[in-house]
Amino acid sequence: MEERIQKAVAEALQKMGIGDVSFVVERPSNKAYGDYAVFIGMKNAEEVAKSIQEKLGNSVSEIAVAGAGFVNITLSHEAVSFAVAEADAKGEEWGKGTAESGKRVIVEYTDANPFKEMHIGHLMSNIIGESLARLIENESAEVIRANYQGDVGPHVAKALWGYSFFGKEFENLSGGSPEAKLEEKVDLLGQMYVYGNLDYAKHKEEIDEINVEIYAGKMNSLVKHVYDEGRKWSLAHFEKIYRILGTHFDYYFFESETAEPGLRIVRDGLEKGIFEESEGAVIYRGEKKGLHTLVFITSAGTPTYEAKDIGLAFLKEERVQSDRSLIVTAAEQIGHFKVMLAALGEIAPLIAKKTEHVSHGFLRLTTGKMSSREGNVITAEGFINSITKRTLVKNPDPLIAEQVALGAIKYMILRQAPGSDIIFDEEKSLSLDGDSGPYLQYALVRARKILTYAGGENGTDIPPAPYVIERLILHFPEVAARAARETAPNLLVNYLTELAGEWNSFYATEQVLGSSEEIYKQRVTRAFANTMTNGLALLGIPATEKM
RNA sequence: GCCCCGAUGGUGAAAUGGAUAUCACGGCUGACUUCGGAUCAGCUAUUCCGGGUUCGAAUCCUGGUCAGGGCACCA
Repeated sequence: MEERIQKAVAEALQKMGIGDVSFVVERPSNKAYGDYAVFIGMKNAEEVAKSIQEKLGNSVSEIAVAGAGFVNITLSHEAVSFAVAEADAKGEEWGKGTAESGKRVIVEYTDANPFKEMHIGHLMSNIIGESLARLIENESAEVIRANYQGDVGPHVAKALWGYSFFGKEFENLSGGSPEAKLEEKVDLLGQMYVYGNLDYAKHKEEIDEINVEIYAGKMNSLVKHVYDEGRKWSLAHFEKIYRILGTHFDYYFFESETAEPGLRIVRDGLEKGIFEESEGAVIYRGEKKGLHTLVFITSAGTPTYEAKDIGLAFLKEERVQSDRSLIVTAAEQIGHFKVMLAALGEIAPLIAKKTEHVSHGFLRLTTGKMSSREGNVITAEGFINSITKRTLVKNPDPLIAEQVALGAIKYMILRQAPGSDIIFDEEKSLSLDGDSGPYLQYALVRARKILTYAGGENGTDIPPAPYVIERLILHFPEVAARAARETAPNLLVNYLTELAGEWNSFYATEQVLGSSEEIYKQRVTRAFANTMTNGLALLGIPATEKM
């Protein structure tokens, strides 16, 4: 529909000889203004309105010029019903777009580090990244999900050092079946890390030496055994959390494999004059691009995060030929990405050009900053569990309680623009009614319940005017497309909240079953259920059967 | 110090240079407990400050204030 209006307006302007005037077809700020509005300016509004009227014929019931030059369009009952029937008939296909058709898009997100806990920061990256992946997929792109994990570095060396104290416990757990004691295993790794951290001041040299050995891949057999085993435990535990979250990955990249190409490419760039040597380190002078200087290779010859990211970009290119590459990380890395992409732009302009950094804010706690050393880290798993405990009050079934908890968490994170921080109050925690995930899930449960009873052939009347909910349903494909285009799942969240609210109003005032308009209302109910089901799927929020 | 980002009712957020700034939470009133009350209806209160551009600014420019982040060998 939006497209048809777009075309009609463009044609009208063309005819008037002012085809280069830009305009936007939008959903008006106030429902009273109609279903669509175009701002065209006072001078031309009348003529454009007439032209749209002619073009769209009986699809519109009312077209009016208002305000400072708006053309307000109200769709006819037939046009609304046509869209609702489409929403009903298309089922899972309702809302699919073609904006990214034929493109291959790689989305990197989550990026948790083995040997450390996955915390709520990773949870944010995962939830936002997964939703973006789904939104872009919905626009007919082929989406490749990638996860980049830090399996080398000081944090690993410290955890391995902890073996000197926890060796016995480690070996006891090492023997059993891989799944059985997963929690105990990662818990032990956490303790080993804390121990290594405490011991670092005293045994700095030994621990640093382990770090270098890990980088070089020259660990002695005992260290290698602990490393391999611990890495396996961590990754298995991550997989378990991914299953709970409803996410998965097509490719895993590790820092242990990006270090070598990163070093090679940066050294190569050094010869070409892209990088410089300074105090024994290899640096990139960001100042030439209005940025700041960063070290890519340390004076000890190890690659920094930046060099590894360069290596990663090439590694991605080698495995997946993409048209577009998104990287979802916390906002604190914005500066690093700008410099890295500037450097990459000189080495491989095409790769840099298609790469886009999507940053998200922090989940900030009212109680202060999270720090793994201070032990007040909220782990992803612990967070999900604590919310699940609350949803268990109303849902004795633990599976449903978990789905509702995930709905609440994902909603909280996705409802705001990806860039901004979320302030999380541990006391008040998160809302389970009103503006919340469960509110959406509950609205859908109620609609589906009606449909399980439905079957009556009576009630063939048609209401005099379409219901408000119908006028909302028809906008779904446009909202999904815009959320994908602007990498902004919050736009879809807002829409679905409005939709659920409108459904609940409809539910409160209109009886579906046994009414004289039963058939008509059942179709509205199915159209709503499809819209909500598909919308929740794009957010990665589970649609609960009961609650 | 330099760079980046932000500031919208008591709280959390929307708003593509356009209409009377939208939604939810909270608080206060009320409804109904019929197809499931994690519901519905109503009331409540808002664009950080100063200057500018524009027919028109929450939005753009500029100068402040405040908050967050980054700024060479961590990731």
